[in-house]
Amino acid sequence: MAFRGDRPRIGQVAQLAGVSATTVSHALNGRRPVSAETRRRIMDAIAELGYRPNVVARGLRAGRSLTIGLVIPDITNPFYPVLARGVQDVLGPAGYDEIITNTNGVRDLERAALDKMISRQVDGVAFAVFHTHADDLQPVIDAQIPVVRLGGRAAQTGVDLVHSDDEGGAREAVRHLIHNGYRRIAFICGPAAEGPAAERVAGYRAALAEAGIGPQQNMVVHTDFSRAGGAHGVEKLIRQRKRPDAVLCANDMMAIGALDAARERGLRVPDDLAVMGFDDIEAATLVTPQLTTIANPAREIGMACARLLLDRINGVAGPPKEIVIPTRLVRRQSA
Amino acid sequence: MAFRGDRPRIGQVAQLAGVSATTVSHALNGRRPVSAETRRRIMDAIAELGYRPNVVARGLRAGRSLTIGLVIPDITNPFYPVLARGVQDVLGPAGYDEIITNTNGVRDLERAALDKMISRQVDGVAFAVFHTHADDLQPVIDAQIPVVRLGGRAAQTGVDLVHSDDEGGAREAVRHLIHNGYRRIAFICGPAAEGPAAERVAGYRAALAEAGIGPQQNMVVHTDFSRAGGAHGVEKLIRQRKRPDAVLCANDMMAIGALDAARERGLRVPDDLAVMGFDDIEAATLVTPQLTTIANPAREIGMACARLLLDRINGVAGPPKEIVIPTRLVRRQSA
DNA sequence: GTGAAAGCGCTAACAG
DNA sequence: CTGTTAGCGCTTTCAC
Repeated sequence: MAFRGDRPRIGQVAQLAGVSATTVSHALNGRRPVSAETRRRIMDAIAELGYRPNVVARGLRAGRSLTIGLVIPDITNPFYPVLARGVQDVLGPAGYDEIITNTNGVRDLERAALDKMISRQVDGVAFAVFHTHADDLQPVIDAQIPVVRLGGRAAQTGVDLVHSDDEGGAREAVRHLIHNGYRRIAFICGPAAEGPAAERVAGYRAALAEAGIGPQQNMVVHTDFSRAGGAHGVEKLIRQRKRPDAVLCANDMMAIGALDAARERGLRVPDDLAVMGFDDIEAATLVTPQLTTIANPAREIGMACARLLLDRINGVAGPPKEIVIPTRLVRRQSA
Repeated sequence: MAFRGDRPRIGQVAQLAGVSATTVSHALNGRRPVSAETRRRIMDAIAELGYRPNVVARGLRAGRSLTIGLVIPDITNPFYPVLARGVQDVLGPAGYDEIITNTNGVRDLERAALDKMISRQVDGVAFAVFHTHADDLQPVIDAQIPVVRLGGRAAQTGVDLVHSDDEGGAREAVRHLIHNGYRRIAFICGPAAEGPAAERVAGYRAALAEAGIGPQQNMVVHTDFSRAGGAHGVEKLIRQRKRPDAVLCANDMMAIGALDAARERGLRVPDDLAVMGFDDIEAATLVTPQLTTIANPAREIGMACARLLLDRINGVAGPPKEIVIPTRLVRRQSA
């Protein structure tokens, strides 16, 4: 069978340069000295033929594919492109490419994605899911492929973990509100406090406690992790006898919804109601008033993850690590 | 050398099932009939061993990698994740994965990305760049790898092209403004009318002409393709003696900047100044007033591209195609 | 500093 | 319907 494009192979380069394929290989990979003169002839031959090493063949032989798998819920969620960029900007220069798979947060798809990564013989996997199914990672671990989990609590499986300081960030948010004189501070959460949201609630509670503000009635409402959810949360809160004077939302989209509801109800932000978000997605600067929020450094998370993966791939051992990326308060107009 | 994880190979499956590796291969790929009984034994063996075919080996042998390359400026630009999703949603079920490379619009990186795709023996390439360098694609074409260009004008190289109807969209936008009574309609463009922007300007001019509105003085301003650029464009326009009553911007971020400037200057939108964008990024619904814009269907573009690629890979020949994806007017509040 | 030969895991002739 | 054999393009012993 005629193979695609009939590209030059290493043997042709060797022939043209008057050396063996072995020497060409070593000239290219630097695993063994090659004389300057030989190297020059090889490079000339490569240029003349337009030779490009076949990464697939190399991968098969070497047991490495120079590929890492990134398993995420949805690249369309603005957090992940930034994270992916961070990963790539570290891994790219090291010669790795990424295969990105979207799971929509569906467990079966997550499992299938991991299976695929094993089949593809990836050299590492970055796995970002809310619902942590530790055992779903087992096949990857068995295949001895380094895995880094993104987000979530410390893993039981002993895999590396990179996540932002959700609890600390929420604490800082609430401190900021308290500092600005707000006292009845609500938290608008998703249906359940799952994933990062759980830690954000924890930070919220901790900050209230440390300020001597006891838990207040009905100040944590559960809705959806969406714009409509945020709006709905505010609706719910202001129907109560004791209204909040500030709301912290589990993410920015919810906070934007909160802003919608406030405007709808004629509430001035931040005078009648302060609103804070979490994540600092680009949209936070698009709304009016601009959103005060906690930056969730997606890019740094991606980069830290990539570095960890590189270390593992290169056999820099050590016990499983947990890397916590600090968040950062971003003051704008809404609180 | 001990290979990673010592995963079961096809031979082990064959042995356990009491058949040859060939038969296992065929049972898996369905290229040749396998008796029901044999197939059952093979499947049992696969399940027992947890066997997963090695895609890299398969790729080397078959000359296909089941991978396609997506070369884009920046996954962080909100247009591309949606496009990538569209590509994946078509290609994924067909067994393909994507490698995404960001070029930042830098020509050397574009070339390097294409080289890499050839090295990786991808089965197809989707190439999205503003600055069309037809000859940069030549190595890929020589390697007989199907390429689909995304965006830009009809290619001279004879490669497939998928793009949205930028000219028609702009025409529709201007018609909408005219229909709503606006007559002094400006266009805020980037530094040069490059890429899609060129066609958007053309559509703008065409619509004015067809409405019998001759070209007006200083109604096309050049700034940056950014939020600040849009704001700057409005500033420039309203300093003129004859102000526009509407502006069409080359993209949504610019339109959002235009909204900023209007607010700053106390101009009511759309009463004093109508504002329209282009692309319908998510942010368009985030601003106040919400942006009336032209939806640039990234997802459809990605899906059409993927289908075209599949056709080419499967040898469904035919001459190079140009697929134009229609845009759609999205009426909201700003015009 | 260089080569010959073996083989990564799989699929596709060819042969029955 | 099934098996044997060769080989995809490369890297890596082992030998010189």
